[in-house]
Amino acid sequence: MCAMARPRKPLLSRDLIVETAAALVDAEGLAALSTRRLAAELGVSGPSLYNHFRTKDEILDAVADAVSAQIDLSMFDETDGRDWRTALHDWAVSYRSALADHPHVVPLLAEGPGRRPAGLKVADAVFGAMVRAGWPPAQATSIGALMRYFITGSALGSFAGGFVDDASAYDPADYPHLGQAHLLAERQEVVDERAFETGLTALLDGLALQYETGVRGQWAGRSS
Amino acid sequence: MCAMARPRKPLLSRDLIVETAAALVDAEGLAALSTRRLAAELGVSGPSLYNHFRTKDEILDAVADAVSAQIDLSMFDETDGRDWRTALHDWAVSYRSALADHPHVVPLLAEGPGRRPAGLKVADAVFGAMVRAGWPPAQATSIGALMRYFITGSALGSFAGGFVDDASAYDPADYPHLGQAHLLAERQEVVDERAFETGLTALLDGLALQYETGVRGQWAGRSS
DNA sequence: ACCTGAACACCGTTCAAGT
DNA sequence: ACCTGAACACCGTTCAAGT
Repeated sequence: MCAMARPRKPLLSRDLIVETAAALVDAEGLAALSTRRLAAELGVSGPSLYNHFRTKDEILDAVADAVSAQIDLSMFDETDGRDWRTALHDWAVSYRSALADHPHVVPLLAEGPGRRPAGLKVADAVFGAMVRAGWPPAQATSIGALMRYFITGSALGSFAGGFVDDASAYDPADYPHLGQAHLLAERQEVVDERAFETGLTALLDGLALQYETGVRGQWAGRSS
Repeated sequence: MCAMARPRKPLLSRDLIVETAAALVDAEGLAALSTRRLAAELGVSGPSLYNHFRTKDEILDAVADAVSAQIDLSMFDETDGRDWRTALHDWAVSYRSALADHPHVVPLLAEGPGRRPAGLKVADAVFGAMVRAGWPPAQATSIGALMRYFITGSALGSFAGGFVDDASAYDPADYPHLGQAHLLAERQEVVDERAFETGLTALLDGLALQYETGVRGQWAGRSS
């Protein structure tokens, strides 16, 4: 009695697995996600997952793409030469905030979009908008790349939180300028937020300079 | 006969373990590093490692710091208000090249310097130099943070290499602007190199603007 | 002090078996 | 088609035992 196999309605679905995996990773980190633990959370046995995904990596891939899907891209809808800078800024803020909500997922995004649809949508939107705004394709590619460098780098790990909250860790003989470093940890959010905004402003100011130079010279030559 | 325990000279040392671990991670990635595999590579049994390190994570920490130790910091020796930009540029290039030599190690650096001596030396050098160059301490902290964001982000994973080398992956209906994306993979190094230099130049141009504004107003107020 | 094998509580994945 | 338990080849780490 009590037949356990093959219920009339499937117990699992790809979406349910991905949701549960994402919640587990958010709550306890990547290391906490084992197929057995995930299955237990779903109330099934470990091997059941393999009816829906081929490997654990495929599950993680889907989790990563779910995060990419949360990035707002609407600011690129009508970008033109006037407002590429504003669009880039707003996108960067939305991008960072999507990643910051799921910091443990960031390393999974390191591999690039691959075949993940949401990741490709992001690349498509920013590249298309920059070209429409007047950037030559090669420069538009660079912008997509360099923005990703900066944003994933800022979401990968807190700068301020990387310093221990313990003054005795910073011997003045070894680190003469880190006398206040132990204070960084407790001001983590403010410090990282300010550094991100400062860097983003600098990046966009610098790109605006290159844009000016480019349109003036009508993008003659290979940049320079 | 053939007494196996306690030889007169230790078989292992922390340095030997770290070297071997780094070589293994470089060659086969983080996932290939298990304590048992590492021990086998060293010709000892798995538990032997625990005489020299408390956990596997401690070994990885030491590997990460060995990479940080390869970053050139000499450009900060005599930085002043005239050449902070050049120093920052040269440091960024050296930093990126150190990480690019060991891409699998980059995720380990995400946590920040913590108590790792080489990581702290880097933070100390750049912060000290920026303050000496005339940047207010809060801005010097931001510069250290934002440069780390950009550099680790660029080393974490190739942008161009994140796209699959297969034109059929980019359906024009879904991704109207990615018609050439499949070409990125084969031009990986050039594309990433150019994006890095473009971004670095933009970042430094933008910071120079902020520096100008700051010294003119004698850093009145909280930046503005 | 520094190495060993045995052992514990885990992993990801395969597979034959059930309905 | 979709779930099961058993099984395989792994993990990180602890520990008593050896010298």
